[in-house]
Amino acid sequence: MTTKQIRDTFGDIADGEVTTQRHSLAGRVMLLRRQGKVAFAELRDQHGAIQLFARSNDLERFDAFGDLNLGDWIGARGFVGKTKKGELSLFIDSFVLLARAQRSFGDKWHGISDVDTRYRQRYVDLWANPETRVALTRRFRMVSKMRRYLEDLNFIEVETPLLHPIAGGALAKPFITHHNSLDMELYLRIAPELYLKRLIVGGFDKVFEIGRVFRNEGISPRHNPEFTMLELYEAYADYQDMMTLTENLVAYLVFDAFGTTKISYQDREIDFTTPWRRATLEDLTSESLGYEISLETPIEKLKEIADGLGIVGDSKWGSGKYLLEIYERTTESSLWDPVFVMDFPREVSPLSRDHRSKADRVERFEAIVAGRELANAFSELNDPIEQRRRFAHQVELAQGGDDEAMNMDEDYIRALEYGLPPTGGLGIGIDRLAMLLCDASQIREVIAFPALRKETL
RNA sequence: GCCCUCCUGGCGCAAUGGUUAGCGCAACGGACUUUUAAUCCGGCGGUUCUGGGUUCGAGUCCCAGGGGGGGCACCA
Repeated sequence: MTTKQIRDTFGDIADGEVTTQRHSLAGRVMLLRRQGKVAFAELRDQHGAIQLFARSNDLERFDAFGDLNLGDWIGARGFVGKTKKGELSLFIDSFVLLARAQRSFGDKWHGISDVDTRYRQRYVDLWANPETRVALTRRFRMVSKMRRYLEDLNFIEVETPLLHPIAGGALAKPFITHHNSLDMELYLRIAPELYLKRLIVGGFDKVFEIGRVFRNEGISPRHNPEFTMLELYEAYADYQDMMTLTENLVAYLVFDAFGTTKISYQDREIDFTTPWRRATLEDLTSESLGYEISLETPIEKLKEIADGLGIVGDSKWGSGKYLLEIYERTTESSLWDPVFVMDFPREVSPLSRDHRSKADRVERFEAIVAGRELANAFSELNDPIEQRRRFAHQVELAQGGDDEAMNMDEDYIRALEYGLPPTGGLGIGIDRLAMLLCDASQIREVIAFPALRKETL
């Protein structure tokens, strides 16, 4: 049995009562109190902890029991009961040492607080600091629920390559590796996007992938070089459908974790109740600047505003890039409750479809929560000629020194030439979402083994 | 990449530039038949991250290096 099963089954027996039911448990000794001819221990397993009660009369190897180290793994057998003080316990008559703990698990009251130890030796942290287990458990449950939710909507979970001959699907610096027998450079994927859309071309209507992506960038409280993304694609859908899906999915996950859609994050309330606010990037930026700004604002004026904000521009930047930079600098971090920021400039969205009614914009949104991007989605560009044009522009940027610009992907264009149906696509940062659900200020709190510098032992 | 800051027994902490670097927990030895961070007694455990420097004297001040953390920039 587990400690939780014991608790659930025998939680309400009377104080001092010992049942005739013999059960066995396995776990780790986290606390040991010897008291002459009796001893108490706290046995912890994955689901909780329960007290072991040993008497020298009942337990043959009583002295050996008292000699256990904190951290030792044992199996114990005995009768379930409650002590006089009302503590549910296993009154043991036998135990077996399963594995010795030769190292200490830290201060039994203060746990481990050294952050370096916490992240480097997560196995210690998980025992010493129960909050760590709570956070990771919540994250793993969230991912599981997300899978089930999407499967219930008839999405199929798929797998696509992590090793890409061309790093595409996002604007980011890739990690480079090398395949020996093919003697070719390969890139750890920065996004699964282009492969997933190839599957749509191949006839899968609704696909998703939850997987790791790798970006060769700095490490920060909000960035780990490898992180987990959900990407999904739905044929015959557009970015409006993706908004509905996003808010419903996220609200569902929040409700599953908290029983409500209003949660506290870093001492501030976030209301995930649907529908979420929808507003254009231009309106939101105008709102926070206090005056009108748009893609039609003369570029000289945009440059002037950007200058005033300390944004260092580039001769290759058009109005769209300036507008995006101004938005990110002035607006994004101030958006708290969930909001769909809609209709991005085409210039900064090389894979998005042109807006059905607005010139120079695309049908793309980012969902912002607590000042951070949670999701990015668009109506997918399915015109191979336009896609080639957009890639060509990216290649120009790359040649101009932009190491995050995209490369020409001829096979992807070839796929589009076979016909990509109108498709809506969505990407959600799993780690970021987990941070919200775990009230974590640091991405490392929701990653079991976050990236660190190499340790010299 | 830039700025600020931290590093003391296994763990958590302490020590106006001044003897032999203290304390709690853990570990070790002992007492105790219903404890809840049990309690009590005993002994043990540290080249204060590394290397230089200032000083009569450095855990403490200065410089360099290593490893953390926070913030900025970039990104998700």
